[in-house]
Formats: sequence, structure tokens, C-alpha cells
Amino acid sequence: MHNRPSIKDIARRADVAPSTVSRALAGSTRVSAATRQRIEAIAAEMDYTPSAAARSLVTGASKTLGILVPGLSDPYIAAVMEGIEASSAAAGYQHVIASTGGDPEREIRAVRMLAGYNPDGLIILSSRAGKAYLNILPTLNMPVAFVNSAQIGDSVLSIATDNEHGGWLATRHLLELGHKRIAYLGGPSRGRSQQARAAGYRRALHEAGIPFDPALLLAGDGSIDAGQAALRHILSLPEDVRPTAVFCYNDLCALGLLAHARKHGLPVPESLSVIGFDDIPIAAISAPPLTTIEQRTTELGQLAVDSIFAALRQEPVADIRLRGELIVRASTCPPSA
Amino acid sequence: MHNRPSIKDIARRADVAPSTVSRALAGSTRVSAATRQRIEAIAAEMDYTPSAAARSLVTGASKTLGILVPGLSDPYIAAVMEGIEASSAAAGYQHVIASTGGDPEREIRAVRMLAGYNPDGLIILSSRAGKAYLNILPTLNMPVAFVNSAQIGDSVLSIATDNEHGGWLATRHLLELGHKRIAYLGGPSRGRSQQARAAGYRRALHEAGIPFDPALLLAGDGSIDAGQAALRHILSLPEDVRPTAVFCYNDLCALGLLAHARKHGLPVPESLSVIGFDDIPIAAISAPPLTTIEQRTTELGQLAVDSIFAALRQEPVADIRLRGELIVRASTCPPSA
DNA sequence: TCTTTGCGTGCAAACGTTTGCACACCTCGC
DNA sequence: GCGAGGTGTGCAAACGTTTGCACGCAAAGA
Repeated sequence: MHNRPSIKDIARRADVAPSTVSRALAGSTRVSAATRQRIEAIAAEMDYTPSAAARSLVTGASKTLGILVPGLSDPYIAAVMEGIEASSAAAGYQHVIASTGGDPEREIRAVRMLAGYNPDGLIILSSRAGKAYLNILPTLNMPVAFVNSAQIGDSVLSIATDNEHGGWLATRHLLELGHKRIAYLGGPSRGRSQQARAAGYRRALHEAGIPFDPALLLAGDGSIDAGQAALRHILSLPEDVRPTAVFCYNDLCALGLLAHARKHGLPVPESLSVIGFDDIPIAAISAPPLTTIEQRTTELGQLAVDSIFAALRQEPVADIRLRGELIVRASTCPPSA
Repeated sequence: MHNRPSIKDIARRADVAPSTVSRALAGSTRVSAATRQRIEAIAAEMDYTPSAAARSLVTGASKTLGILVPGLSDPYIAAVMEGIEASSAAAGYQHVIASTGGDPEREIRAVRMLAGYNPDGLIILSSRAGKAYLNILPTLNMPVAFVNSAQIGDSVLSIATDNEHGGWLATRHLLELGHKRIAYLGGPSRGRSQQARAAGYRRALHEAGIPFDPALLLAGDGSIDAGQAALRHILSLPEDVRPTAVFCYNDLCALGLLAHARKHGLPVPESLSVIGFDDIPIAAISAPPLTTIEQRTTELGQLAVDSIFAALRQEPVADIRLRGELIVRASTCPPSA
């Protein structure tokens, strides 16, 4: 009905000054036990909740983290978010989330909006805006953690998967199985993780003395559809240049590829080995179960929060690079002949 | 370095009063074109972003929606969130998100926290707290939309899938195929959608003249693991009482069940028909592709936002109930004999 | 009895906005 | 040449908190 009760309403009912109410509720500043109890009772009865806005205005801190994501529907993003949640809930932090749809322009606009909420820190996932941040970042005046994003400057926290290593691991696994024609189905082209995974792929190839063939580079965007399209392309290739294995940018498009292979009667892994990246939950139960590179997503989220908190305490924080392991399941095997 | 610039800083540099800056930036209140341009230039140069906290304090509105979810990792939740995003981003709204882990107690605590942010409205997904809301809701003084949650009072917006109808649709599909022993693998027991889907299941059974058998009710929680466990249980049953079909609370546990069936050589759908609920993206590409009941998730999210906005404009809003259709894929067929 | 100490409380400023009101000036019409 | 009206601007209050400072009062020490 009427507005939410304020500290003044409580003060009036308890016949004390607002400041006393504030102190009583804030815990143990010098307030007599009697008044404290009276105030607490009234506050409880009135269902009092402090205004975060007013509080943050005066204290400067907001117990809030701003989070920027390309979107919430990607299971990989969801997993990182779980980590962020887990790590910051205990500290009583809340999250303001903005979604960019992967559009770099919307991204920097969203950062400004988030900054308007005076969050104590900012966590940015899978940024594609790169140097567009250079101007805006110093004006923010709060710790900013980039998770799996392009490197900006170095006044910035970076928490990332070692994608180059992962790409290398995946490709080397296929090489060790004996594959010679290995395709790479890429992700969103401007993304840094995409580029790093591709680099790892090329390094493994190089180390094995296999010349890099641009024709085996498939464009994609990390979606299920991209996987289906990629398989269609592979099937259209004459047998002798057709790859015997595909390293996919992520599990999602690997799964799409798998499904389309099944539909067209191309046996996996016998005729085509497939390896993904991320190890999202369903990867373990696909048909066949997907060989993939683990990404320590929850950890990524937790470490991002930890870094922010450390920076807030003025502690020095180093960049973090996490290595995921190869998880061999049933979607890879030696080439048939 | 120093703090973010305030309206006063701009005023000083432009040699006008703060109020003039506010007006100039707010758009077309009476301010001369010259001063406006000067102020806008300075604001842009200083990278000025208004403090959402201060603004919301005085205006009472915050251009913010509070969102309560059990967790972000469930693809169904993620889909609803996408709808919420899509519908409210255009209006320039931001979201404060709290995650409850499905714990009713944490849920009402989270609602209080969210209320502290003075959001213009609250959207609550898959609430399990039920009547615990009765006390707190009237004190909130803002529109609250419950998506697929237990019914509370009627001063509340409700946007829900017609789960009873969906459960009925799924079960009838199996009945029409000729199944007699149909199991139901349930979801989180206190959830309203779980109960409604079960009710639809029983109604379809009843209409078909098939007695309800409590032994065919399988407990679960909607997770992949629950699906695997359910199949293990089914396999342990003697042939003659073993169900020939399972209606699963959601796609996630249906997928888990499918995977375990594949692993144990139980052919789906030949020996066991499986139907899910939600139609999450991967349901279309599982092996076999999953027959399921569509849930119009994005729409659910959009309608929740629309309802909030309508309520904010004082328009009357009716409860919304959405019916999803049966999507027949390849995980269901007539019983083998 | 008088000063000192310390505890409990209140006052008021501040945070960054918005906005109703008032004021000064200019232009126009008479 | 004088009042009326309009336009551009400033002042100050308000939103709900927190917090430094000061004040009063009781207990304790002399």
C-alpha cells in the first residue's frame, strides 16, 4: 500500500533519532541493549529493509557486482555464472546483469549503465570489444575482471582458460590417434578464445610436421546450427580430401555436428572423430559421449570474484590462466584406414 | 583514479547550476540551445554517467527489475531469462538477479534483499516458497510477477505454462500409441509445475480408463542424474510390471534417462518410449530426438515483463496461462508387443 | 561535594540526483 | 514608456542512509 518503511519511521515509533536506529541495526556500535532490542523488534514488525540506493550513496560501496555477459542461454556462460554466484553469495553480494547479445557496441554502452549502479566491481565475460575499453576503463574507478576476453591493458584483472593449450591438447589427441586430415570448426571470429584455440590447433599440427591446410578451417559461431552446417559441408567434400577428424570450438557445435552425422548415417567416431571444448554437462551423455577439453568454468567464475575482492582489499592480484584437461570419451578413435 | 564525475563537476566546469545540468541532460526542459550543447560536450568529455542510486532515490523509480531464480544453469531458466532480457532491454531496464538454489528459506531472504534495491518490479521464477510470501508481498509495494510458481494470493501477477494440460497431452500421446503401463518421473516435489504435470498425467490415465498405479510414480528432481537413476530403477523391475513408456518431468531428466538406456542397451523407443517437457534446444538433437511438450519459455519471460510494465501503468492485467504443443520426434512409438 | 570519565544518544552534514518555486531579463503590445 | 508574458537560470528541499561531533547524564574517583 504505502511506501516501504524507512529508518525514520522506525525512529518515530521507537522515539529515538534516526541515527540511533541506524547504529542499532548496524550491529554493535554504542547503543544500549534495551533500545537495540526495542528497535529490532519494531524493524522486524514493520518488515524494514534498508534502501540499498541510499546506503550506497553515502558509503560509496554497494555490495553489488556488475556482470556483463553476451547472453544467458549458452551453458558455458551459465556455468561461469554459477561460480560467480557461489563465490559472492556468501559475502552478501548481489549482481546486476546486463546482456549484450555479443554486440561490441552494445557492450560498451552496457558497461556505462552498469557503472551507473556504482557496483563494487565489474566482471566481464567473453568480451569482444577489445580496445574500445581503453578510454572508458580508467574512468570507472573500480576493479574490473575480464573472464576469457581479449587482453586490454594491464591495469585489469584477467581470468582465462588457457585456450591455446586446450586447442593444442585436443589436436594432439587426434594426431596421436593417427589422424592426418584434421579440421577445425571455429567459433565467433573476433573472440579471443576462438583465436587462441585455433593457434593451439596450428601449433600441434606444426609440431607433428603436418602442413596447415586452410581448406580444413571451417567457419562457425559456436552454435548447434553451426555444427550441423559444418557437417553438411564435410559431407559435400570428395572422400580423398575429407577430414577424418574435427576439433570443434565448443561442445555445443560439436553436439550439433554429432546429431547431423547420426542423421546422415555417418558413423562417429569410426568415420569421423569429433572433439569438443568446455565439457558442458550434456557432453557426458551425448551419443556417442563427447571427447572434449574440460574448461573449469565454475572455478573461472569463483576466481573472478576472488580477484575483485582481493583488488578491493588493495591486495596485488596476478592474472590467472587455467588449464583444463583432455577428457576422452567415445567420439574419437583412430582413423578407419 | 578519482571518483566518477558528478553533475556538480559538470556544473562547475560549465559555470552553471547543477539543476541546469540535470535539465539539459534530461532532454528538453527549458534550457537554451547554447548551454545545452556546452553541457553535453563537457559531459561527454568527462565520461559522465548518472548515478542510478541517487536518481532512484529521488524519483522513486529505478529502471530496474529484480529477478529471482533457483539457479542459472538450468537451460529452461536460461530460456526464460532470454525472454526477460529481450523484452526489457528495449525499455532500458537493467536486472538485479538473485539465485536461491531452490531453497525456500533463501528465497524469501533474497526477496527482501532485492526489494532493498527499489526495483520497479519483481519477477520470480519457479518459486517454491508458496504461502511464505503472504506476509512479505504486501509490504513490497511494487508489481510482482510469478512465473511458473505456486499460486499465492490474487494481488499478484501470474504467468504460467498450463502444466496440467501439458502433462495430459504427453500422457495421452503415449496412450494413443497404445501404451498401458506408463510411468511418470517427477520433478522437485514441492514445485507447482511438478504437481500440475502429475495431475494431467492422472487425468489422461483416468479418461482412458486405466487405473493409477503408484508404483509407476518415480521420484526425481529434474536433473540428468535423476533420469539415470530412474532408468536404473526401471531396469530392476521384472519384465511384466516394467513400464513401456515414461513421461518425464522435463527434458533434462529425459535426456539422462535416454543416455542411460543407450548405455545399457535398452532400445528407445522400441522397448521404452520416452517423452519430456520443455523442448530445450538440445532435445531436437538427442539420440533419438526427444518427443516432448513445448514450453513457450521466451514468451513466458516476455509476458512477465509486459505484465509488470502494464501494472506499472496501472492497467489491469489478467493472469496468463500458456499452452505448449506436443512435439513428436523419435523417442516414442507404439509398445513392442 | 566537585571534577573526571565514559556511555548513550541526538544533530547535522553529506552522498548525487530531481524538481517546484522564484527571480531576472528580454521582448512584445499597448 | 510601461506593464504583461515568456524564457532561461538558480536556489533549496527532498529522497534514505551513515557518521563525525557534541552534548547530557550517571557513576566513579578525589
